[in-house]
Amino acid sequence: MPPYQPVDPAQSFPELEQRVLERWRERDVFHESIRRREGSPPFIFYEGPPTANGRPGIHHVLSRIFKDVFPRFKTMQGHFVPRKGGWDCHGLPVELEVEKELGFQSKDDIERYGVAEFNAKCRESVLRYIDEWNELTERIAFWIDTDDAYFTLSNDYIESVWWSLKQVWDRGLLTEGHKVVPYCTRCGTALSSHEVASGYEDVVDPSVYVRFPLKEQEGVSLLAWTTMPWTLVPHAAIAVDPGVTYVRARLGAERLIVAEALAGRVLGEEAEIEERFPGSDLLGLRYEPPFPYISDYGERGHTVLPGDFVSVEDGTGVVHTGAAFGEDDFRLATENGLTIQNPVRRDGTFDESAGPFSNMYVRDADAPIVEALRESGRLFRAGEYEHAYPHCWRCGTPLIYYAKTSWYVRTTEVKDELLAANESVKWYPDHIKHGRFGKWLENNVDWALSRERYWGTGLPVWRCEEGHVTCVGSRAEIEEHGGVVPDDLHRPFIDEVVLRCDDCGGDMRRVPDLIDVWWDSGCMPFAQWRAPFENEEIFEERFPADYICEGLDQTRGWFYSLLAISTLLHGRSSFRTVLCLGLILDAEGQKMSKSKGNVVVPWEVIDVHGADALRWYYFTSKQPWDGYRFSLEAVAESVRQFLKTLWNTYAFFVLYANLTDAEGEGEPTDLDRWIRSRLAATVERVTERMEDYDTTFAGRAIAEFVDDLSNWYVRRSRRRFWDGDPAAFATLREALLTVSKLLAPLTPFVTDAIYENLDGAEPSVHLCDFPEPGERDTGLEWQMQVARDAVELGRAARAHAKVKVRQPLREAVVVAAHREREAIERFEELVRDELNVKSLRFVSEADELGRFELKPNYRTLGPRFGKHMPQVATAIAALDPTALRQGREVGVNFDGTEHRIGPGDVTLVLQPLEGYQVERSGTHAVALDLELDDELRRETLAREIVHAVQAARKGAGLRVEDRIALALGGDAALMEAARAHEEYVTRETLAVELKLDGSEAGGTRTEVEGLELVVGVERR
RNA sequence: GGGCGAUUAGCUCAGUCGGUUAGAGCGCGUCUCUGAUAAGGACGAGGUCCCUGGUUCGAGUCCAGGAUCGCCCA
Repeated sequence: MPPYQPVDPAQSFPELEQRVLERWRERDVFHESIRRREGSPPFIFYEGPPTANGRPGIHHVLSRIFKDVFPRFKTMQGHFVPRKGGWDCHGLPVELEVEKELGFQSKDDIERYGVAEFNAKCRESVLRYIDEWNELTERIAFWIDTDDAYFTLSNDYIESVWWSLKQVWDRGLLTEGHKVVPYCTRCGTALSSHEVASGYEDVVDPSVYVRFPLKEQEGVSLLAWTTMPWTLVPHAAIAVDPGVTYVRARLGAERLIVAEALAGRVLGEEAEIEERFPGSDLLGLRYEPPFPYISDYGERGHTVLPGDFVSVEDGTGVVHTGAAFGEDDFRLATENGLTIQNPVRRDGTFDESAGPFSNMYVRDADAPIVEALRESGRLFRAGEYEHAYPHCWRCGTPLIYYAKTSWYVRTTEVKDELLAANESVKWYPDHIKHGRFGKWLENNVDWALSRERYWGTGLPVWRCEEGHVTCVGSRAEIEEHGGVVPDDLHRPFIDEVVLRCDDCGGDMRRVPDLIDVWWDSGCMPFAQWRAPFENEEIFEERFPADYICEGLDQTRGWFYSLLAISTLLHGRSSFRTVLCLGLILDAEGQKMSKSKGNVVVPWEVIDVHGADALRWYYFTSKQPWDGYRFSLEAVAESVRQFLKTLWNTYAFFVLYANLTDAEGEGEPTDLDRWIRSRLAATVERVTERMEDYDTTFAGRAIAEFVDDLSNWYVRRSRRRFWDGDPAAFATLREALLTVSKLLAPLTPFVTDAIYENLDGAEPSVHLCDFPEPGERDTGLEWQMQVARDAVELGRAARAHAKVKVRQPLREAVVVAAHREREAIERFEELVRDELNVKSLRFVSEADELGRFELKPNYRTLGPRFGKHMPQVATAIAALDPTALRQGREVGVNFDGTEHRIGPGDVTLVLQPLEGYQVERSGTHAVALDLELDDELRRETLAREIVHAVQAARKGAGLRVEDRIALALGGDAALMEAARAHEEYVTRETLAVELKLDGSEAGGTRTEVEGLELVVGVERR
């Protein structure tokens, strides 16, 4: 047995991890782990690029370790798992940071500052925290190639993105359209539906009911409802549902028209219904608009029109529409030939056509508008309305729905392909596939691609004065069209590129739009390699990904952009398996936010408990998609419960291995065979769980094994380790080494430290193969379980009898049937020792302890007898158990028929007789003989003495292997017991000398069983 | 308003194909064991399995409706 590095049982894990990191760096373990698998079957992981312009948080640690664990596992299983890193560099978040820094309020500020200068700032800002990201990435052992990372801002990346857009263009799916889009007035740009998705907030808006007096009917008004009073300025038309019943109701002096279903709620009890009629009767009616400032909507403007979007769930069933604001409004206007009027400027202010509200920001105009309506008598009621409303996901400005020209990718054309591609994807959790994600795909809308911003990939579309348009798919194509390729493909340089029109020979200039950053990130499967311009074969090899993993919020973000783009370009999904991670809340279940001050900084957790502890907590505390309630205490618990147990078992092994010169494999005992079988079972289970992307139950299986190893195998084998039994050492070493490999993907630090010391044949455990399961002996596993059950019963019996375990007892009476008896007999010595009894007596007929009762096994009988079960149960209870205990079938009679009942159809339950100290569980039972004699009493005292001496040794700070001179004094009964068991006392305490002279000199005074004891211990 | 998910002990979570005494860890109380372990073990207190119906011989589990929470979408 080689000498091992001594192990500190109180080792600090953060400190240990630093040492392991150092070794990984020195030995270049990460890259070596990839190099060694070159040529092996690949397992492809795609890194969803984070943005490094903010500091990494605890939720980033979650996704990064889940990105890490399965590639590690697959590498150990023999796969080639390249891991290219990446950074998302473009987009609004970056611009916003810079704007904040420079104190900008609007796009005008940027234009004045200069686009080139502004973008230079963005370029600097985007990687501001990249060092901290890289540091944290290394510290949590996320193995990803940061040296070879892709950057979405690079010209090469942009060029691949252009290529993708050209592909879409060539299919006629990249088009310009006039549509209503969600629009942020502060950022001055439209947002895509998936951006809108991430910006809903609960807000209180005004809720106003407005009269629209009919022109032809004096004193009668339509009553409409809106939560956006400002849209009443550009009011275009009223919509009603022709099929719904409306009413004209008298309320005081006036008459109001609303949907019948809503009349009560809106008008109250006093209203008196005068007439009922279908909505179609209202069509074509003319009325007075709320404001006169904008009136030219064409012939059907300010009339009642049919709308299929009219709801009678809320409002009045009479819907006010403004042609340019809202998707339904726009469609209604287009279908009815209304002139579209849009008096709102790009910055969200009314233009001069809005009368007194001109130049006001629309939302600021709400209050004066309501006031004006009140004065003109149009206001019926004003209140507040709380609802979820979309806001800009980055700057928080409420969005408005706004008709404008925008570039689209017509994803709706390939909807069926998207759905088909989704079918090939394995989702964790499963319900996302046809739930959240599948439903989202079914309701697919065209991808609003253009952004009127500065820092991003420019839309590669050029247009000449004649209106001819072309899309460019590469730098080379710019030259082909007579352009000069700038050094930097960003604005403003790309805007300066002038192309020659193929059709008319005129100058073509780029449309000013950028594209949605989500398109950038969705291009990473090829753009990270600059495919197809180069590395096309690498792309082919590494497409699609076997595994990707991000937060649940990426369902409509990266998961969608990846799927949509690869479906458009390659007709299939770019990922086979996707793992979604849940939200992290604080310990109180509150969302973490800077304003609440409950944000957990990853470093604080790692510095205290270590990265392994944090990883273990995330991997095993629950299914990761359910979300976490994060607390430091929970992480600390991971350390105490699992890592400490493992570490102590390992420290125990090293301590004793270094004290022995035992060599070889030795002769294994049943206990050795048992733990090896348990180990094999654990390897099987962990492999199966990890292949199903389930760290939770893989980890829990390992934890159970480590518990068995520590609290049963080692505890039961202590004597053998002290005696230097080679089989015990070989078995424990094997178990620890196998565990270190099984566990390596989950907690890479502690496992490598254990591996390095116990084996070290490879430079790291992470270069080893994942363990293959050894031979199982399920019979033995079952037998041990029976023996352990018997021990548990015996201990419970002791507890109930209030006889402590140090008190030896003469006999335990064990009730056990054939197989159970064999099991317990096989481990008889173990059971006797655990229960501290001299002998076991088996009782096959339990008559002296109690009697057996039969309970029906519903699991087998239920399907057979169905609704006759109650009768069957009664019949079985009345049976004589004897035949069934002997394994024979018996018949029961009911319904006039005889039914055969086998031993498997019943459970035997022992009912103990009164007056015995019996503990039972099903067919097992253990009873204790509580009678004591002098010999047993003396033995108890001897054990008490040993116990006291061990405490004294510990108190004196002696090492395990130190020999002592022992002096005992005190009560005569104790001395007599020590004399009677002298050999036992000296052996157990490693005493080379023993004095029993009753001397009081220099010893520690203590008391056992109410008797005085003096213990003197001296190292020899 | 719609979709998806969740709801089990004070807390964090298991609970297989529906099977009759619903479990674990932490925490709490009592006791105990111990020369690896700030650990382990036993016993105990602690449960309206969110609610209401339904299906079934039998429901924490399946179905319907509702409540609450979260996420997503209008």
